[in-house]
Amino acid sequence: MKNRTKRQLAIKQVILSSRISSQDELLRILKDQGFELTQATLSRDLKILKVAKVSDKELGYVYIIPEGVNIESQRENSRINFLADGFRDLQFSGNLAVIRTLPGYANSLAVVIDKAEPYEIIGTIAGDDTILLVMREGITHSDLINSLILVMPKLEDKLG
Amino acid sequence: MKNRTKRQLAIKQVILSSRISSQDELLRILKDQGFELTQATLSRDLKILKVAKVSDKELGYVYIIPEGVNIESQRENSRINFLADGFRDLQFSGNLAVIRTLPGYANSLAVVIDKAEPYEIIGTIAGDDTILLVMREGITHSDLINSLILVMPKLEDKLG
DNA sequence: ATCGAAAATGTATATTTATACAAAATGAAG
DNA sequence: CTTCATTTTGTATAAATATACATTTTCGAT
Repeated sequence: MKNRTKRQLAIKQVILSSRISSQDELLRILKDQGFELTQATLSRDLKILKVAKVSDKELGYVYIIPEGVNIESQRENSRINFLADGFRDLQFSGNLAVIRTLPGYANSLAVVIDKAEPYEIIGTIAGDDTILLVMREGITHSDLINSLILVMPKLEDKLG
Repeated sequence: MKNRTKRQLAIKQVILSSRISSQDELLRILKDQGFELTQATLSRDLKILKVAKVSDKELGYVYIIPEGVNIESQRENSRINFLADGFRDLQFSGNLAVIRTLPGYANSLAVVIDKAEPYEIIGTIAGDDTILLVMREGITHSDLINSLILVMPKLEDKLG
């Protein structure tokens, strides 16, 4: 949902930009940003986002989003970054979104999107340089953009 | 101390080679290897080694070492394991073997097989979700299966 | 061999996180 | 508007992990 996707994006941004050492601390920050949630919901969000807790000399522990294992493999991670380079544009028509890519990129990029199984997308069809995304009803264009950025943060440069 | 150093080395090796999802599980493995320690000591060791706990689709959570020595080997191992997930089936026709994969996996999986240069295979051709393997003359189907398992142990689940 | 300091570890429990179950919210269909 | 299914979230607590405090072990000095 809109709020959930937004919240998870915010969580990611806080963790990437601050040194957070407990869920309570992160919870307070999110509440300061206007989100309403409990520790249980935050715990689920951290699980979905594959946030890890690791020890730190100064703070005892910090939360990180590990590179290289964030999407199960280093190749996968660099592949996603590589694929983001092949992204050209995103256009909407009703509840359909069309991503155009450089030739040859569409299929692999579509696989990455599929694998993430974003709630916002109910179907994906890929050609050589075009991806058709079928959006779930009720999802706004912003919602979709946010979810694509969650799957592939490097797209934020092109979609933000 | 000597024992402590040995134990921490063993912990690292277990985490790099296995998918461990709780301190209790890791504790049992270490005890099986002859170490004597409690959960409290293990927790301290994990803190020192900067081991992180991150969510995982299959196991709920796994322990990883997000930075440090041998990171390339860890990445390589997880890459190969990831590709094994894309393996669908293996069929034979005479001295040809056809591996079918999930879409987009074939090329990468073929690269891994190529790189291993198994004696049993004289040629590899990859499409999007299909790999054609040309077997050397005199090689049985079992021989090929064994060599693929050597290249990618995780395939044993699917071929064994 | 003895002693004392430091390091390592165990015990017990505090703290933190994860989740079972229930409730609320949301959206589609009629 | 109502109903129903699904998703999301809260509550309560189970489970997991971290650590305060005490004990044991180790090591160096004498």
